[in-house]
Amino acid sequence: MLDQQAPPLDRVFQALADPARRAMVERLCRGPASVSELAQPFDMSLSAVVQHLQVLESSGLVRSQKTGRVRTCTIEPTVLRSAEHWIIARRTSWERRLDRLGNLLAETSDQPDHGSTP
Amino acid sequence: MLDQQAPPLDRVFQALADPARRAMVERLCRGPASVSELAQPFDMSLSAVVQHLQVLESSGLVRSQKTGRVRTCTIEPTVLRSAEHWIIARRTSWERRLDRLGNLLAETSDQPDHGSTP
DNA sequence: TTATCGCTTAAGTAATCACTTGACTGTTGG
DNA sequence: CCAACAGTCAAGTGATTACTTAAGCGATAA
Repeated sequence: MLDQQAPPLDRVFQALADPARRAMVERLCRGPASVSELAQPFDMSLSAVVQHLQVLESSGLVRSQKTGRVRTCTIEPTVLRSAEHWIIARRTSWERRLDRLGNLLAETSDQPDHGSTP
Repeated sequence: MLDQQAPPLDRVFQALADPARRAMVERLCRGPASVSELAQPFDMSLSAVVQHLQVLESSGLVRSQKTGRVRTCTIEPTVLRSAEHWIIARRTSWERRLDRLGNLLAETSDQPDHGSTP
């Protein structure tokens, strides 16, 4: 499967890269579900679904517990949030840069000669 | 490489699943860079870096143009934002559910009998 | 009790991934 | 001009991915 030692973000983004797994996450965001409930929308074997579920669990995005013969799955929103945070950090980094460029442009057009006056 | 026909989100999350590619995105959020500037922090062949760059480009996260012998790369923030939006949509879905549960709990403990009043 | 349900495990396969090396093509400073 | 530079292309390799089928196993409803 997926390297258990890999940094969390690797595993989270890898998990989200598959449409079936994203669909399962979407489903679980609306509430817990059993394995076969999760499998129901898909045109693949139960085994394949369970393997996707293992990827989701190993990324931490999903947790599950077995009661009787039924395994119930739930999302772990904090992990989804860690991915969100990484993206937001990139966006702010990029926006800061835009601001700097904007300021620089405004400065040089308002006062074409500013810092070097003796 | 990566399936060009795959839905954008697949390719975006797949691209972000690799630490080297995330590092390149981080670098590019602070400003444009040439291929060899991007390669400099890494202990891998230039060829490997270019291949990572191709994954990033095919996801739409990065654009590049060649001037003379230098290829200059920039991020495409809108694509990063599409990933952010997907995650935020999940979070709000999950939070709405929490709210419903909270309301239900408060309702049933405040007024054990509410909706059936004529 | 037993047949069915709800998974679980194992093994196999074709495709994709993340690299590598090496040979090559334009570009440009001296 | 021409050597070093910046990047490109092709092919090969071993690991991982996304499945499949098939067999098994512990609950549980009739």
